[in-house]
Amino acid sequence: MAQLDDQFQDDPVQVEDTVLGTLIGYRLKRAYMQIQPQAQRVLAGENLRVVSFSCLSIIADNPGIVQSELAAVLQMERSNLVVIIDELEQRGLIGRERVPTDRRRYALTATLRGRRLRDSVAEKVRQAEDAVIGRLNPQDRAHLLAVLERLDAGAPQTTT
Amino acid sequence: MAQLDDQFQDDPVQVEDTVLGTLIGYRLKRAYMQIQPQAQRVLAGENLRVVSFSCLSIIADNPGIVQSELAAVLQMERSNLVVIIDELEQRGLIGRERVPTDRRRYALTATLRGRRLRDSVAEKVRQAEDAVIGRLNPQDRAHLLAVLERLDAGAPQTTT
DNA sequence: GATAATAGTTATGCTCAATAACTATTATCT
DNA sequence: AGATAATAGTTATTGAGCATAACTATTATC
Repeated sequence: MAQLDDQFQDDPVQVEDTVLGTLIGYRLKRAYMQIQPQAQRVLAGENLRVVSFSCLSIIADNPGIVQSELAAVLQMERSNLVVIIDELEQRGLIGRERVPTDRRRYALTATLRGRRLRDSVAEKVRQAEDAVIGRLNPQDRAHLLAVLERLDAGAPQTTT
Repeated sequence: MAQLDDQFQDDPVQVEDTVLGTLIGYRLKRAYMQIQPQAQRVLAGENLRVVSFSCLSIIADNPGIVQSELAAVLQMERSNLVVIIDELEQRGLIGRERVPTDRRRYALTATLRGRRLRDSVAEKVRQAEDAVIGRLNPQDRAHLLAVLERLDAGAPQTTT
């Protein structure tokens, strides 16, 4: 973070790159490195991590989803979800109650506060992203989203 | 890794997503999550990490680059470079010698072995990536690279 | 009814990225 | 020129994130 701030006023070291920059994986990582700190900064202002916001957002869109499903959707480990869900619940952003038909599972639902926070934070994140992708015209932006979505199509997928 | 293998045969949990999937940052991360393990697997076969390969590749393209410049280009900390450079040198993939005019700096150059390894590994990585992005036609692929490059334009940039 | 599978949880270890502090060398300032 | 500051590389250390294994409670399967 301090590193980035410093480097913005550094000499932009010009180097050759005949290989690395032609690899999609590297380009994806680089683009993500530029945009992620922006989102993280906004979310930190609301005491949220990226992953917490992701959970809250999916729960808000899918009332009754259980932790295993959430973990599968976000491609993360169930075990690492526990503390995140705990905190979201303690902050009153989500509720969880046992599913009567299967008492192993907890149905997760976003509270009104949770849904409102999700919506307002999402808007702030969107604006923060725009600061980075501002140089993209609407067509390129839409095209980018569509192509990235297709790259993600092999995995457990969300519907739009 | 085992997680991903498992989930490919899992029920593809269908969920709503009205917000998260419309954020560029999330889409970038997801796309990267699909492609990165492929690259990592290929590189691991050559006892390389992603970051080691990145260093080797930039050094191969920029003989005489010094560690600070390399760190700036790859947007990483100088301190974290040290062990990577150490290992690349010990494996005979790069050489480093003091710059006569500034004895603080080490000029890095790829050896013939290093350049050959860089080239052959790059080709394997490219093929591994194709397994994921195969569903993209050449136009979409080129367009994606161009757009991602523009997102990265604010940072110390490589020339193509 | 016995055995296996699943959901959630806890504890733990590993890999990275970030920070601070240090040495050697060079640049800057008066 | 000499004092002071800045830079390059290094070392040690920390904390976050991710993965794995092992456990309990509950449900599914044979």
